[in-house]
Amino acid sequence: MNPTYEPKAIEARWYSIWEESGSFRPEVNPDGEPFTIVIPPPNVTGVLHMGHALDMSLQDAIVRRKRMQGYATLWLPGMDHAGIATQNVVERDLAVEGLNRHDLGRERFEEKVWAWKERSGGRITEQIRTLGFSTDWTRERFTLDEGLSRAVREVFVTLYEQGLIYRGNRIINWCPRCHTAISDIEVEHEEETGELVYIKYPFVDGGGGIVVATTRVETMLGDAGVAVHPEDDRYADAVGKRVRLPLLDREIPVVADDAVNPEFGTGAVKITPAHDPVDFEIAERHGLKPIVVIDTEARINSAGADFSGADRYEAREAIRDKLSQLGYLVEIADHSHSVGHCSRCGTVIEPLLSLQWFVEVAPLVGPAIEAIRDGEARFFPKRWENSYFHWMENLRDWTISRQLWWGHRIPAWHCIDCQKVIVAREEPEDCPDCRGPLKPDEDVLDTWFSSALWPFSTLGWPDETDDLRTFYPTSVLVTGYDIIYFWIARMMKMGIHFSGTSPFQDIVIHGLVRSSDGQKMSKSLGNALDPLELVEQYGADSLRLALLQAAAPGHDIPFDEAWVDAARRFGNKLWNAVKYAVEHADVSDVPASGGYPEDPGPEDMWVLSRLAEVAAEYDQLSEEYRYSDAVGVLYSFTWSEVFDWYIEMAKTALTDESRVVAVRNTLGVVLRDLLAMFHPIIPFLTEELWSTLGDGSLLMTTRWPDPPSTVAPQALGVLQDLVVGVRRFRSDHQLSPRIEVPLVLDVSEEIAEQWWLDQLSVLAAVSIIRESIGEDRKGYARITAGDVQGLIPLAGLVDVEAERPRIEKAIGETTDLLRKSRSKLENVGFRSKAPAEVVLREEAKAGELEARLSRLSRQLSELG
RNA sequence: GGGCGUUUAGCUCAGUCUGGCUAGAGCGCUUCCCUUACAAGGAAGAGGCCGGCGGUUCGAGUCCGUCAACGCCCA
Repeated sequence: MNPTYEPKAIEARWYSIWEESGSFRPEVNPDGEPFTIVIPPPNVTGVLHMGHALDMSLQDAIVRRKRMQGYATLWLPGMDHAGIATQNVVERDLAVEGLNRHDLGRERFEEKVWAWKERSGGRITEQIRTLGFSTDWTRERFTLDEGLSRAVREVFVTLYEQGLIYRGNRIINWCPRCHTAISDIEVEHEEETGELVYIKYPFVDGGGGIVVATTRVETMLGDAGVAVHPEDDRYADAVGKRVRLPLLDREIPVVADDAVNPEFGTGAVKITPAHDPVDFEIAERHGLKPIVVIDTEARINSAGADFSGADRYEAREAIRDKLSQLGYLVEIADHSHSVGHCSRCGTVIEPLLSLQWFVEVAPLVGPAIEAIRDGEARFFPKRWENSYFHWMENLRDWTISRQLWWGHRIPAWHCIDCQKVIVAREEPEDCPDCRGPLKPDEDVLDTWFSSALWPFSTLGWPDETDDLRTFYPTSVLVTGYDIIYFWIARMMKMGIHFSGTSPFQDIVIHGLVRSSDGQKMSKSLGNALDPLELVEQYGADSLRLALLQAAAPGHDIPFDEAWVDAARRFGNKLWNAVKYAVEHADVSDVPASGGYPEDPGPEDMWVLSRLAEVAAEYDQLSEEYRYSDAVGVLYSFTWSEVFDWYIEMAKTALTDESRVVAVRNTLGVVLRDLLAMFHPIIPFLTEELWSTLGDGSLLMTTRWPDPPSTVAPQALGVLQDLVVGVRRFRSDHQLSPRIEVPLVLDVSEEIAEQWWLDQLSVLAAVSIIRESIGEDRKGYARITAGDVQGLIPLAGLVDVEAERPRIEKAIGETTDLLRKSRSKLENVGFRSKAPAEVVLREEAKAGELEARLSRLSRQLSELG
């Protein structure tokens, strides 16, 4: 074996071996209970980033463990078509040739996008392989696949038939750069400093006017009225009057409406129904007609008279100047307010009155909330359900149509003659009413519409396929909290509506991977770590281990590259431990399961007892998806107990002919179980090591460890305490570990078996002199562990006085602890109310501390 | 304005749900050691008023209230 761990050499070979062996498919465990995870589909334009790496490391940890436990495990991979993002990419390419999509026409443009998808889309799937993720590629899906598209049509038509999808003229969020409507959650709000402009609208009948305040002066061109709060005394007289809109000379009414906030500005607001959702609602209540004045390019349209053709921001300046000139401008104040931006491109959103398709969500919400309340689906950590509920309870209808060419075409046709709208699964020939010719709806659906169906559309729905029957509902969904609304909420609604059950049982929420200073990683800030570069440098296993160690459930991770380096060092440690076992301890052909020693020695019993405890704890934590804790437990057991103690003890035990067999046996099964338990986290390294240690089986598909519980000999704890005591003494007095120190030992025959004495002398580097120790030995340092006393003669080794501060410090510490413990025990309430077990433990502790204290003070006097 | 979260060692974080051994980890730091698996290592160590205040309790890092600072989401 190589003297050091070289991740690159290892990681290159295993993935294809696993995949070709069929181990990623659920059929590898034909009799197993099904266990399913569908991947949150990455974007076809995307490349793997740290967020994916974390998300999928968690999923692989879950899935690989379940697979080893014998479940028929399906982890279904795939991608979504990312309507806006993909269209943007291809349009950018076209722009290089001086073309736009309209030059090509819809059909040729779609062909272009497909060609792009085949050529450069889906790079991420190769990257998923690089990270070692065990997805079943034979079941890979894409949201625009024929089957998934059929599911989309089926859902759309059904919801339409149920009256839950409708087409309507409503205020939507328009992105003037992407040229499409987007839904509310695709708008990101940012606090921005702007201005609040006060404008006077004169009364038509003379006698003054009313002053309104606005952050968007340019929208005044579309004003249809002025509103005040009905209980606002200041404006009681004004309600019912009419004002003259400056610049356009339009007469508009003053109305009273509860939605007006009297605290804002002057308490009177202008109403622009076509460009503000609240204004739209107010206008509907008062019969004010919306006037669209800003077009899809965010320019003032012909209704804007002199300003038509101007960009909305140019118009803002121009209109303000004009109002000022004409004396309508009262005041301009600084004002901080929230401005919506397109989450795709950052352009400021234009609220626009527009004819779009919507899902009425209210009827879908109830069951989706109930499923969580009833525990049919559970959030991990639980607190995320609060966000889910809050979101669900405050939902507005979902705008699902997009003015794009890449996506699922809305299955609707419009009659050219009678304007009838026909929604159907298959294209109708002509209008059922008037037999007139039809034209298809121009719009496509929001990509998230198809993503919402992902847990069942990927398994074959609406057909009753074997996969659907077997693997739906899915077991676990793993994703970041940033996607709860986009995905989980919508999948819950659609899943329950169409299948009657929650699409998954456990919802595992993780945080975002941030840069080490806690900032969001982004290309533009230049602080994004590239997972593939980290893999190149440290290995995929190191990255995976580092991510999982850091991933406290539901919390963001300020990621530090140093963690990956630390993880690689662990890999090296593991590598060398196995190397020792194979090359120096002659361990080989370890069976894939079972094979625990029948006649273990005391050290073996100790490590096996700990192995069983750790395995149980690891399983428990894994079941709760607390991978950070789980990995931590396993990691420290491996390094601090197996490597630091057991292997060191094994070296001595192996020199005893009578014990060689049991020690080799133990070393083999312990390492095997460690490799197995680590395999879901660091699959490449563990598989590689197993190939040198084991019986030729694939670790990936061996059984999950279930070590028998064993009782550790008490003498072992005593041994460890003594060894640490001697080492500490040595370190305190700067004695070289090479100098063998004499140790006078008073120990019972029960403990002082030969193996124990051998271990002690080697591990502590002492020469043992056994004799009973009296009360007043002068010139010794005393080391105790349990009932065992050890004395190290100071003469010739260290200055007697140098030992004094050491003891005094220990006396100080012990006195403190004893005082605390005694005050507890003297408390009547504690004795009467605390559980008996806790009181007993406290008594034992106090007793032990008393004994220690008297030993220490004796030691002090023993110094002479 | 509403909701959620965070505040624990020099740094980054566990531990809080379910109150009870002397509050842990990684990195960093100090001292010693190239001991034949591993210097990508070993041994030992220093370092904490668990954000402030108040309460509940025999007992609070943990539960409750409140204040402060920071962050996120929603309006």
